Amino acid sequence: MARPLEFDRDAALDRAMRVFWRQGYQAASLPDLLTAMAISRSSLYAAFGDKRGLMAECLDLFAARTLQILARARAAQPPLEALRQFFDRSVVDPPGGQPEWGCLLVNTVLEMADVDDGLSAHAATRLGEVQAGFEACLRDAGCPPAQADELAAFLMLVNQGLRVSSRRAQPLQARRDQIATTFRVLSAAIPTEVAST
Amino acid sequence: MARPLEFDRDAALDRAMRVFWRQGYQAASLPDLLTAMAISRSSLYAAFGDKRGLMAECLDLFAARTLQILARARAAQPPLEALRQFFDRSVVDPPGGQPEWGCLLVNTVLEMADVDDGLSAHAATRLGEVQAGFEACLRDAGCPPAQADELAAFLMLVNQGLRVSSRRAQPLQARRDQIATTFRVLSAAIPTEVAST
DNA sequence: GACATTCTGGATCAATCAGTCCAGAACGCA
DNA sequence: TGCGTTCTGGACTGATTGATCCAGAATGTC
Repeated sequence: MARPLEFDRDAALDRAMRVFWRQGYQAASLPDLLTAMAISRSSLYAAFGDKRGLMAECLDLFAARTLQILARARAAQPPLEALRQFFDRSVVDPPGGQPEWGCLLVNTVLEMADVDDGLSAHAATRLGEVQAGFEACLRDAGCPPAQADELAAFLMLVNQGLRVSSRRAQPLQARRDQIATTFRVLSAAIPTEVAST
Repeated sequence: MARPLEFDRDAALDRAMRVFWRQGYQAASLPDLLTAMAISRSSLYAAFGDKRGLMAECLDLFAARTLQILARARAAQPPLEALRQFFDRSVVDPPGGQPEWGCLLVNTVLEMADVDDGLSAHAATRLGEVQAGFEACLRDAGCPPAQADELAAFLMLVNQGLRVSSRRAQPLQARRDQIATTFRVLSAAIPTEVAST
């Protein structure tokens, strides 16, 4: 019961996430973050602890949004088509960011491995949750559990690869083609009665 | 005609490469590098220019070794089997490094994008050369040019994804399974008379 | 309207960064 | 053996890093 926060915490977190997303954890300096968040040093430390704590919240926010994309796609169409749409949406037109920024989780896993294993593992865990989402989707499509597990791992492999491609200077069409190839190849590997659902 | 270099330049470069490979460019401090290379600050700047120049040479060294693995595999067995062996060798048992370190080129593309675009592009270019190696291999296997191009891009996609998986805490067997899945799925997409060569 | 509480901006901190510089040691040649 | 050249170790620099601290402003409650 005193002076309330002068800024919107969610909005500030969202802007911080975009800085980490684009530049990575180490290259995002505190002045960079403060400028983007439009708050002062004291406010950041009071609201988020420190730079590392801020990053952890950004990872969670990014993961939540990614899972949301998948959930919405699943609610609107058959499972396999939902997966294809998820790749199109998140890789070609990521909400609130640029395709060239790749995936914050993938970027962080790589950048922080052997530098800050806690942060790297945090990102890897969230990536695992997305993979679990793939798996649930494949089970809905009628895949037996063992195959759903295997193909979900394969889809995550492709997802990771696409996010790397995104950060190379490759033209957008090249990534579109890679997605098309993936699902063509994937369809050939799934029993027809499943693939057609 | 005076005092010669007191250290082995190639050996020092090799040790520097391993530091960058494990920790990334930004997290590798000059003291880290100097300790690993067992030389002094002055020697490093005299021999390699600066940290950035040293990194550039390390990228070239890593790319050369990667291409060498592929070339040796191609010389010893049929093209498709060579590709499979390349993945086994470079992902499961990389020469001079640890599997958990991933791929220096992939790591650098992601870490330096939007931080030092020159270095990121340098790594991306070398990655493109590896992809060209895949493509030549597929043509040798009898793929028509258009398909060789498409599948080489797909193999690079998988390669990139595997290198991300390598830096997650995933067990070795998971990566082995992903390679197996990839080639099983790939075989199904290639005309049988080609796949059987 | 006054008080207690909490947030804010900016100065400041020690630590670390990459890079420079110089004196002295070590070598090849004569 | 002595000279000229080049390399080496370590001190040093200015800049930047993430983080702390404090005085002052702003707010809700009584």
